[in-house]
Amino acid sequence: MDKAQLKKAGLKVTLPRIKILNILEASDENHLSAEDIYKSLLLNSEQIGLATVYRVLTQFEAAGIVNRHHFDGGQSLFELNRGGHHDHLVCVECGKIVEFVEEIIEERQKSVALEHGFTLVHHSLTIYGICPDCQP
Amino acid sequence: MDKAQLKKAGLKVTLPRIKILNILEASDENHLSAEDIYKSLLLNSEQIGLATVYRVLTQFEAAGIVNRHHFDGGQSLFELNRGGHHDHLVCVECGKIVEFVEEIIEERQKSVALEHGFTLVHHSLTIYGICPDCQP
DNA sequence: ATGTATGCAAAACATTTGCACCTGG
DNA sequence: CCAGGTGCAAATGTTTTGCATACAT
Repeated sequence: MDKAQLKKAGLKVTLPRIKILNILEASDENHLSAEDIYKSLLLNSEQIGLATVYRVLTQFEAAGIVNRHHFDGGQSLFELNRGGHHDHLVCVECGKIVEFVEEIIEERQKSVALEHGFTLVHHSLTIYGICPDCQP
Repeated sequence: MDKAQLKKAGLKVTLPRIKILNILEASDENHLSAEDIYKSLLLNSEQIGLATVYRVLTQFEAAGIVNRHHFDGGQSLFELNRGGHHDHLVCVECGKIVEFVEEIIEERQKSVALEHGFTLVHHSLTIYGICPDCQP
């Protein structure tokens, strides 16, 4: 249940937060921009400002409820954190996003950080390509 | 010689382009923002607008002369393309950037793209961590 | 000469913030 | 009740664009 998730993060259970969480959960596309979410709220006739969407998403990010990605092209995309870490394959033609997990790459990244004396915080791997549907 | 590089890209050899190329080559920091370059030009008392810096960098990117990176935090960083592909390790404390090459990771990325039927275009791997100097 | 480039100012975006009002616990 | 949350509008930071002028070939 969503409300517990919010409380655990020390956030009051407010209508905007619940609505936004619902949209993230219900969307068939896992990666949404703040604008996408805002439009979605408008469609549902919700009276929520874009600024609030950004504020809520930023708080959700800090609470580990969502992850923020900066793929090529201006805006950030937000994805519900469903637990398992994964990286992304993005189609440069149609924008489709495919998630993948590659244990070997994860391992090697840890080694690289270690070799350079870095304490690993997080990482971002995005492969850009042309998906099967956009192939000539 | 720089001029040949510009001509080869179909770009006229103009003063702003040469100056910007010089700054990229001369800087001891390989990764500069448009603003960094602009400030650098001002220090050298060059009369070049920020808009021109952006236009030139965008053209350089299209010509393969520089690479553009979107690390965490607003602006883009530009790096002279010296040939060898590499990925980046970024310190979240001080912003230091270390380049690295990891053949195994490169290989696995190709496999991942292939397995999903994607034609690989390019990729971006950034590891964020805390560098030795910023370690507590 | 002539098509490109440039400078400047203004526009366009994505995101953040100030502030008065509202609301959840 | 009251700290925290929200809406709106205005501010911000970065990058792009329109347009008249200047320059490379």
